[in-house]
Parts: sequence; C-alpha cells; structure tokens
Amino acid sequence: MLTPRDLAILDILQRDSDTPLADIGAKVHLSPSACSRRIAHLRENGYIRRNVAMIDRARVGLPTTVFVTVSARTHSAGWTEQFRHAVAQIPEIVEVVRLTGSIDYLLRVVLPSVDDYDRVYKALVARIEMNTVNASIVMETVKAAETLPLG
Amino acid sequence: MLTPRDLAILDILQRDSDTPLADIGAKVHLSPSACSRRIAHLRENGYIRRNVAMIDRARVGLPTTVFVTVSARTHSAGWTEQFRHAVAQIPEIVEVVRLTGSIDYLLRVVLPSVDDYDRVYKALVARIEMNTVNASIVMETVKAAETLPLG
DNA sequence: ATTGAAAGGGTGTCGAT
DNA sequence: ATCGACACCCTTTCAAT
Repeated sequence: MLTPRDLAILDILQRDSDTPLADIGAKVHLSPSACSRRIAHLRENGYIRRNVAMIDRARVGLPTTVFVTVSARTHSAGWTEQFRHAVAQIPEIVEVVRLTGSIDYLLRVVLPSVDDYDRVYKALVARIEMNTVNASIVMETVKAAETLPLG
Repeated sequence: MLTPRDLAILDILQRDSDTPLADIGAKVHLSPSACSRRIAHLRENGYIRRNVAMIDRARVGLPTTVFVTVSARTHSAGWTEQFRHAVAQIPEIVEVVRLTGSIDYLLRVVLPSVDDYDRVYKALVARIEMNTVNASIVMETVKAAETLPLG
C-alpha cells in the first residue's frame, strides 16, 4: 500500500514541502511527473493532510512554552465534556491530550512570557473545576525533531 | 516591525501554505504581488522558517504517542551532555524539553504501538542512567491546534 | 517605502508516444 | 518513463502614491 519510495517522498516533504519535483525525483530515482502523480495519490489517500508554514515562535513574540498537568475533579462524562469545552476556548492552550496514569491531561501552553501563564490559569479555573493543576516551564528545547521517524 | 496584516498572513500560511496569493490578498485586502513581497520579507527575516507537509501519523503506521518524564541521575554537565546525545540517537523520540520542577525532562515518543515502547525504553537505558523514568500513553487527543495563537 | 497592474518566467500538470 | 505543450501562479518591473 505504501512503498519505500512513497515513504522517501513523505520524508522529503515533511522536511520541506517546497522541494521541486525535479529534486525529489533525483533522490527517489523517478521522473518529476511521476513524483507529481505519487504525491497527488498520497494527498488523495490522506497520507499528506496539508502543507503548512513553520513559524518561528520566538520571532513572533511567543517564546515561552508551559506544560500543565491536570487531574480531573470527577471522572464523569459531564466533567470531561466541560473540560473539553474549556480548553477549546483558550487559544494559548495549543495542545491537550488525555493520558494513562494518575495525571489525566497534559496541556501545552504557548505564551509571550511566563507571566502570561497566570491569565491562562485564571481563564481555566474560571471555566472548570480541577483536582490538581501543575505547571512546568520549558527551560530548554533539547530535541525538536518536528519530523516523523519514517522508514 | 510586524503589522496586524503580517500576522494575518502568517495565520493563513500556518494553516495552509498552499493558499494562492490571490486568496490571501482577498482576505487581507492586498494585491497578490504585494502579498508575495510581504511573504518574501517574512521569510528573509526569519518569521517563516520553511514549509512542511503535515503527514497523517496514523495513516503511516505511527498512531501511538507516549509521553515520558525523566529525572536526571545526577545534575552535572556530563550527564546532561550524555542524555542529550542519547535522545538524539533514538528517532522515535521526536521531542525533548527540559522543565522546571521535580521532573527534569519531558519526552514525546511516536510509535507503531504501545508494545514498541519497550524498544525505546531499552535503547534509552542502554545509553544513559536515569533516576526515574515514567511513561504515560496518550489515550485521546482532546485539542491539537497545531497552530500558534497569533493576533 | 509600499502599492496595484501587467508582463515575464518558472514549474507543475496532462496528454501522447 | 520520457517528451512536449499548456496552464497556472508566482515574481518582477514600473509607474504612482
């Protein structure tokens, strides 16, 4: 369903979607037109969702990242729905996942500075009751692959 | 240095970098050529780093995400360097940040299945001694903005 | 310095061989 | 898969503000 050649193309495009078809073709030993068809196929079948611009967060005034762990007030469908609604309304919360273990949710918050976290915290507690909320500031990005381990 | 119009353009491009200049121009009330120039400036000045393809992880056989918290064995320059080197060598570890608080590092691991985590764990402990290692499996993605809160 | 209109060039796409 | 023609879109130039 997905040949090694397709994976190689995906690997190129996840690093730079502006790569000319001629360059892609040279790397995977295919003609530019054939690459075009493969890529169209990958798009139609949902392997490639869309192309996006990678913006330098620091450059646009959002250098700070805070991870927040949350444990639920109650384990009920109502609380879950309310929590989902709360985080959806706060744009600084850019990612929320539900986890196994004693911590229920992990939130990634992107901000101009650590001082701004207080705003997000207050916005959150105003919308939903939580058992525990624990914020950790990102001091350093050790690895940012931003790329999937393909192949 | 960065007008509201520039932010609007960035907001469009971080969602879909294939948006034609004519469409962008219509939204920000600018001609396509003017948009082209603005974007070129944004690239040159480092606001836009590059364009990348968003790949559907599940579709390419990597549906599982595991977050791992690590506390250091010792707080020394040597350990830190060795840890940095260790995570750099393991492709499944796609993101590593150093945090404030009792947990030193947060790792994001992308895998075909939860069973594959054991491989990553063993690869990690073979390379670096750690005080505590704690893995939490992502059960559900509640919010995946994948977009910065601009404007 | 920044804009819009029009010309020019590059690149992707589609057909035929 | 290669070749060639077409079409589209981005880019550049130029006059104007």
